[in-house]
Amino acid sequence: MPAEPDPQSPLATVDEHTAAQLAEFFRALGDTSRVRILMALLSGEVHVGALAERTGVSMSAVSHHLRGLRQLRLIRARRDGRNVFYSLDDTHVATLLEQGLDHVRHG
Amino acid sequence: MPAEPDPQSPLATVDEHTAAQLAEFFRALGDTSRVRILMALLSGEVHVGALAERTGVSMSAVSHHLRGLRQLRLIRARRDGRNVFYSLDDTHVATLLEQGLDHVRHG
DNA sequence: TGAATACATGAACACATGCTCAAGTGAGTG
DNA sequence: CACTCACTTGAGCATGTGTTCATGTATTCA
Repeated sequence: MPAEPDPQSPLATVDEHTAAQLAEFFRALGDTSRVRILMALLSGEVHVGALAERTGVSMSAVSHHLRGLRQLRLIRARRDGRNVFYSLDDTHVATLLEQGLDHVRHG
Repeated sequence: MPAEPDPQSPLATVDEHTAAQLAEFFRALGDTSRVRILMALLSGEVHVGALAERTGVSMSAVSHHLRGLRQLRLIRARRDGRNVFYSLDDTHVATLLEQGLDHVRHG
């Protein structure tokens, strides 16, 4: 096994930018409140007030989290009257959450 | 102010403990240095010095990270003389990393 | 128009996190 | 044995993160 950096293998070595992006992505899932929010969105569109109720997180905090998740394009917003409905905007998120669940349950 | 959680749908709602565990798990992947370390381990056993070299992270910092990952049982250590070789100890990690990569590349 | 509802946002604070530096431990070497 | 190597660990520090509180912005309705 070579001690030097290895520009060979397709996955084993990633450039710094990719690693940073990956970390940013996982970090978005690395908070209890956000996990609960995303889980709630697994079932479909939910508006902010309902998210706050279901997750037990204050609406303000929920809103802050939604902003971050929106900026990473993990979720998308749709306004309907006074309500704003959020939904998952990333096919990978559901899969990853379920795999994560699978892990923590029977790891 | 928050309300109570609501035990209903099978996957959409998770209890607080599970959500916390899930978040903890993803948080472990939510750091650039740890991503690089885990990526390096995808190819098999690597000792600490080599990890430090390949990731560009100081050996002390690497060691600190390895400790955390070990406590979460994501990796496992094996001593051989003065070297300590680390390897992935979780079948899900590789899959999740690759899915994450898939996401950040063509998300 | 004015009031009420539903969110968004900025500031501020407490706490968590990652790094470095220095010291400690355990295994090989002379 | 002393000495070095390969890590590990604890302290300290700077930065990041999540929350609350107060305020701002849209939208609906009387």
